[in-house]
Amino acid sequence: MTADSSEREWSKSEVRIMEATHRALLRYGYAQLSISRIASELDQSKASLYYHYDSKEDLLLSFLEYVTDQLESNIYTDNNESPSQELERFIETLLPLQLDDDESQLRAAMVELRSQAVMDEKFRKQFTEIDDRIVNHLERIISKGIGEGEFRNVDSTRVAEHMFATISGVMCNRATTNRENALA
Amino acid sequence: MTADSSEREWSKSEVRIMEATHRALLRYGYAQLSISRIASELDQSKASLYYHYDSKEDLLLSFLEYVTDQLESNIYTDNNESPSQELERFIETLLPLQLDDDESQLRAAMVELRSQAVMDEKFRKQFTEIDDRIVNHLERIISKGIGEGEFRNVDSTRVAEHMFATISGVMCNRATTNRENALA
DNA sequence: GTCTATAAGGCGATAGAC
DNA sequence: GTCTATCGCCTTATAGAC
Repeated sequence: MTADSSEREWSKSEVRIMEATHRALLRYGYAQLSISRIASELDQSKASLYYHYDSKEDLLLSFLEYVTDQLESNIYTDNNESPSQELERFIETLLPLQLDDDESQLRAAMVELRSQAVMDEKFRKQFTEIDDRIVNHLERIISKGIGEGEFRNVDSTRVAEHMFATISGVMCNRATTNRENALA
Repeated sequence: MTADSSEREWSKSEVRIMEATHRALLRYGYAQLSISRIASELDQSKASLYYHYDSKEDLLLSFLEYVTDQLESNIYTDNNESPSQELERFIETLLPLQLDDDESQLRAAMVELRSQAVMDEKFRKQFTEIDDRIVNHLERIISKGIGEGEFRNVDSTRVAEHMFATISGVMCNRATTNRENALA
């Protein structure tokens, strides 16, 4: 199922490093994330990280792939739901209503990570891919809903694009302001 | 006009520093923005910056105020437009269709700056205020449009909040992906 | 594969002269 | 108000032993 595209193998030591990166990110945030801190979460030396990865950027790009893979595997567990249920569940995955502490911290960290995409072309490429997949998935659900007569006959591409922009905005605002939002 | 709240005095040397910060931000992006680089855009020494500001954070918070003030003065030049014209112009201000190079770079830099709000409470407070003002302005336009019978009778708060989320999302996506968006 | 030790450099910030 | 010089810290990354 879902052998969509970039699913890749994660060796045991890679996973350990990715999880250490995850913990360090939650603990210190992106701006304070350093190789030293990742290494100390891993209980190993900095040098050993450079055995596995060429550079910090390299490690972080891997981490981005890792998180993307986890998102994908959370998303594509199709049951036999109706399109509107599927849509609702998908949005709930992206924007959990109840903010489990670690989960909301991870979303926040992803917003920080995303800001790297402004100046770093490799990051931007990765985020472009992530976003494309999300929009495509939205569009698929909407088209299905239209086909089954559950949704009005709208331009599914435009609606998916619009929904995604709104979702991104809420994610960003949750992470960077003290304001509160409703959904729908 | 618009003596709304935080408009404050900007001395000549403050303005010079803010403009140097602006240039440094466009040139290097937030992650690579340092006191040294701002100083060299200013053609002065680092130490002189510390005469004017206590710390880097202090300087950047001032810069954020500076940019906010500029946004406000761009926004509140009311003509006698209809609400829908006003709305359109306001959105065009936030999300210029044609991406003047420096302008779009500044938007991008603001996205980077915003990501600081994830971990820094002072930044978050500042962005919360900015966003509140934008939403309030949107709401005012919508309410006026409803009063004049130009818009449908909707919940102006909710609609303003929704529109703002969408706008934020587009800003963020423009800055961090290579994807393209339409508007409406 | 992991370690210790260290190189090389940028950073924020300060001291003290002018 | 601006300068030069410098402190102390932390960073990414590497060398070389085990």
